[in-house]
Amino acid sequence: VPRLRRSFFERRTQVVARRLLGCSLVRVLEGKRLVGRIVETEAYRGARDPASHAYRGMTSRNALMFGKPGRAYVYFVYGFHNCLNVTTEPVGTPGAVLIRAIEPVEGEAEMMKNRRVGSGAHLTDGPGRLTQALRIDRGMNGEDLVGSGRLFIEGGSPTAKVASGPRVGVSGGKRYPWRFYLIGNRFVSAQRGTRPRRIHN
DNA sequence: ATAGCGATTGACT
DNA sequence: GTCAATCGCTATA
Repeated sequence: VPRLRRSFFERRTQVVARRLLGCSLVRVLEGKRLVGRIVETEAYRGARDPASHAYRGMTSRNALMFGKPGRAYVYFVYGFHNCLNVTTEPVGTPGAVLIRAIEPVEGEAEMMKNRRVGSGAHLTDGPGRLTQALRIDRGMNGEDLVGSGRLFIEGGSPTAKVASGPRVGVSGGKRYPWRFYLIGNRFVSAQRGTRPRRIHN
């Protein structure tokens, strides 16, 4: 399966978020492939999106969101967790897609070692959990997924039913239905009160 | 220089 | 269901 190219990411952020569902996130660690199917994403945009890191313009942290599409934007939250984003939109237009959950496809045993949990949904059903399972941290901030040998994304399996709804854990921008997930997939992060606002395909 | 708080998680009642 | 953990970014002074 071919890797996603720059043009895939150089589009409207919501489109990229939707189209990433079903694609394979690949992490190469010590020669081994750890692979997860992307089952939940969220789109974050620019000056019009109060939930976005880019809402108040460029800063040292969010500068990658304004740059080339198809790079990893990894940030650290709550003093504990790393979150993996993929940058989107043409250069100069801020945007990124947060990968919120994956379904293990390859290297599940390695993921369990990295997380020190057994197999089961909690292995990779949240943004902080999947980065731990794949050993992704701020050291990979800026990694170019189009050319990297250790982190990239491959094209998708057929898309199941998709829902979208409000993003999780944000205080502003609640009215935007920019969270996308595969309906019924057990690796989608469970969140109280989140109901699908739209059903696609 | 420093207060405030976050795109979360895991432990515990 | 509630809550503490813990660090660095951002804003304000």
